Amino acid sequence: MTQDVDVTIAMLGSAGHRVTQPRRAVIEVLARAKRSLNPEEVYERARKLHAEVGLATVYRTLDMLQELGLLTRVQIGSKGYALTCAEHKLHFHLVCRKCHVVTELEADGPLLQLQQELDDSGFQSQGGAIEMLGLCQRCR
Amino acid sequence: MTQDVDVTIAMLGSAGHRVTQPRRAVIEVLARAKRSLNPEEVYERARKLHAEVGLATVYRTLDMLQELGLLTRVQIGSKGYALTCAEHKLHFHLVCRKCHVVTELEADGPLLQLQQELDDSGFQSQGGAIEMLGLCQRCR
DNA sequence: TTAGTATTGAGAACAATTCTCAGGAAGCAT
DNA sequence: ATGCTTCCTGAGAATTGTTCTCAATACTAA
Repeated sequence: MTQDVDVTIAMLGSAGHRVTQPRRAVIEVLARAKRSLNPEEVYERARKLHAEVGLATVYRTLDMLQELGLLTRVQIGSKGYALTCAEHKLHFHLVCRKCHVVTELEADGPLLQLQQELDDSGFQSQGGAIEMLGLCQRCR
Repeated sequence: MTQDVDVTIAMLGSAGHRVTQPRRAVIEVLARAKRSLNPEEVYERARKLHAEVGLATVYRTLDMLQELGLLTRVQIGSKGYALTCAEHKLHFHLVCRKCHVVTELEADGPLLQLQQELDDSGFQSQGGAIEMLGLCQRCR
C-alpha cells in the first residue's frame, strides 16, 4: 500500500501540484483503508496522522485526486472514495435491497471484456463503479 | 411512457401505499423525463403538473420508490433518479473526465451475461447503475 | 358517507459541501 | 542554504442539500 502512496504522490507532483503534508496525509489514509471512506472519515483519520488538517482541505484534495483520475467515487447509499490503483480500477458492489448488506466483487471475465469493447469503440476507460441492486441469496 | 406510470402506480398500491396526487405527479415527471433528474428538478416539474407539491414529499416519494425497486439512483457527478422499467434495469453511463460529456449506453452482451452470472450465483439482480470514467474518443 | 389513518406542505432543523481570506509552507532560482 | 513568489492552508461563515415536525388534509375500506 505504501507503493500506492508513492505512486499517487509522484503523479500529484508531475501534474504541477505541490506535495504538502495535508495532501500526503489524505492519500495515506485512503491507501490504508480497507473500504471506501466518506470525506468525514478521511478527515478524522487524517488528523491522527497529521494534527493540522482541515475538513475543507480534505474536500479539496479529494476533488483534485478525482480530477487526476487517481481516486474513484463510489456510491453505496452513502458516498465513499477509494484510490484508483492499477489492479482495482473497477469498483463492483452488490447491494441487497432487503438486508442492505454490500458485497464487493472482483471485476472478472465479462467486465474485462466490457472494458475491452469500450476501448475498441474509442472510449479509454480509466476506472468506474458498478452498483447492482437486488436480493441476496439469503433474502430472495 | 404512460404505461410506466400506470404500472408504477399499480405496484405502489399493491404494496399497501396510498395512491395520492403528489405521488402521481412525481411518477409522471420521472416517466416523462428523457434523462435522470435530481430531487430539485423533480420538484420543479411536479409543481407544474400539480400545484401543491412539497419538496419534502418529493424526497419521501423518491425514497419510497427506491425502496420498492421502482426507481434507480444514478450518479453522474450530481445525483439523479430514473424510473426502473423492464427494458432499462441497468443504467450505463460513460463519463469523459476531460469534457464531462455523459454518454448513455444500452446494456448489451457482456452486461446481460454478467447479470446471468450473478443470478446463477444466488444474487437476484433487480437493476443497477454502471458509471465508467475515462476519456472519450475526441479527448483521448 | 363516514371513520380511521397514512400522507401532506411549510418551514425549522440538521447535515454536507463550498467559500473567504489572512497567514504559512513548497519549490524554484540563486 | 536563503529568500521570493505563489500555491496551499485552516477556521469558520455561508451556502446548499436533506430530513424532521406537526397540524391539516385526502385516501381507502366498510
